[in-house]
Amino acid sequence: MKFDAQNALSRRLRLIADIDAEDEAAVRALPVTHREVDDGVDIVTEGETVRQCCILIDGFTCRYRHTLEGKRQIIAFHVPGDIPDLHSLHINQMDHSFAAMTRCRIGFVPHEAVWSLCLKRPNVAAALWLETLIDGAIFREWIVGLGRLSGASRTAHLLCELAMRIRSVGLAPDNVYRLPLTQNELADALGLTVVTVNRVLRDFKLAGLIDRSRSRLEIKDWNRLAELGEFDPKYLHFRSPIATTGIARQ
Amino acid sequence: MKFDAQNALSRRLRLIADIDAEDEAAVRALPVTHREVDDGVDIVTEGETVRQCCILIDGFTCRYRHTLEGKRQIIAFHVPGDIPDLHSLHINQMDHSFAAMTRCRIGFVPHEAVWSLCLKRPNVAAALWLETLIDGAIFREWIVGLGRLSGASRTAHLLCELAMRIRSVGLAPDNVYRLPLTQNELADALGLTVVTVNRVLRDFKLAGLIDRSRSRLEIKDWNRLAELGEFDPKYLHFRSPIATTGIARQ
DNA sequence: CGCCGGTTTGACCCGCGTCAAGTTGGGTGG
DNA sequence: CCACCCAACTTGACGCGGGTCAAACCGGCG
Repeated sequence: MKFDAQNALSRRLRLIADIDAEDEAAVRALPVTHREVDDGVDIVTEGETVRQCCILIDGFTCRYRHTLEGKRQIIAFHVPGDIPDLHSLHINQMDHSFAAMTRCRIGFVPHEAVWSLCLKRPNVAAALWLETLIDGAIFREWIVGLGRLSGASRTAHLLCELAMRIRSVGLAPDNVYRLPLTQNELADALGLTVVTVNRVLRDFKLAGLIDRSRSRLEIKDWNRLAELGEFDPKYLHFRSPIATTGIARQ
Repeated sequence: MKFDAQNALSRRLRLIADIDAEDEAAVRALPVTHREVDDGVDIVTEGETVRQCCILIDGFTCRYRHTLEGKRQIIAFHVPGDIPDLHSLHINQMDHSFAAMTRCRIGFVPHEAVWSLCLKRPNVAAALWLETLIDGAIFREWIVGLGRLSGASRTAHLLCELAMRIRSVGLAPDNVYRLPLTQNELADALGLTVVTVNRVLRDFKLAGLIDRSRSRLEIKDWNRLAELGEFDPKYLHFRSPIATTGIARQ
């Protein structure tokens, strides 16, 4: 039952907003096409005009752009429950690409269906709008990091953010996460190079902050990592207090 | 007549969206309190809970945050017609501050009034949502710059962006703008230091790209500046083709 | 006239990029 | 079941873009 877009979506909306049973029923009535997408595939490409929104049900995706020199900057990561291109509802020409970083299960909902849902259920419209605003809040957080924090702090921040977001969708029983990102991908999100990311992660491991092997990440000292990354989860705007307290014990 | 929030707002909405006469009338009926704010004053402070939105009518403002070390990162600049804290409609605890960079004239609209306007006029709701999405698109653009472009490119990009946004609200008859930003403020937006910004601007002047004195900026070679900054105004999502072509001749 | 915020310039330094050369380990085919 | 491959990871040597520190300079304003 977790592997279905309507469920993922209504669960997400409950996480961030106040929606009632009728709203939820309307969400569950959305027409959705499900699709599996392979690791590394572009789901939407920069410049494309889209007529549907994606709901990420399972797997990890990112949004990115390339500079003229061919350097890649990852703009956002997405975990199950996210609606990575909800903004396309109003801006349907994509100004960046959107790709699967693992094998993913994705639900597609036509824009018109979302439109009419918004007209019928203002609460849902508000919740969806809020979802795009949280997206924006995360962008702001990244801007501050990229502009004013050291490579190590940015890395710490990102690890905390991802941990918290993964945790908020119930995918992390304890402080161990599945984080299927290569160091290259981390570097492209952090505005660093692989070499630097590698050294930062090595230092974190030596300092006893994390433990990482392949796609497994264990945060061994949440408090120190969060402090180093100046991480305060308020900007994620989860309503549940559980989701916004430290990882400590749950 | 330009100096009134209802006008500024309906004008902005027409710039980005399709609103009809009735929508516009509803916008003009919004209750607005006008206020003058001095240069340098914080209009909203991080952590504050707000119950109203601001419409910038005249002057320049920015949004910013400080790191724990006290470094400042400017997250966004705003020109007349912008609604800098529209996101507060759904996220009313501010995760950053919002300050006047010149003496400003600002209109305040209570959230409830915006809410009921959105319920009555779905087109206006869509336009306002779009406005917040464009805000987000600008954030993405800044992320790419901060992560992957050189200091000089970022600076060029920012100058182009501000020129285009100022121009879109009709405040620039030719290629000369009033840009009342200190080099310090530019540096805080660009993730650089004053020293570097100063050198970049000196080089731009020597290369014949710009001419700048005090709060006056002249872009002498739009094409080269835009190329250097990898600037493509698509992300600003203006509907008017005039606003999205190069500065060249209008 | 003198103050002061903003600008300009020089000298030096460091975080991170660049280049290059391994190493490791999961997946594949023989 | 082993040999090989290749993507991801790791480490070292070195250089550069931009930060830091410090000292003028400039011009508007009280």
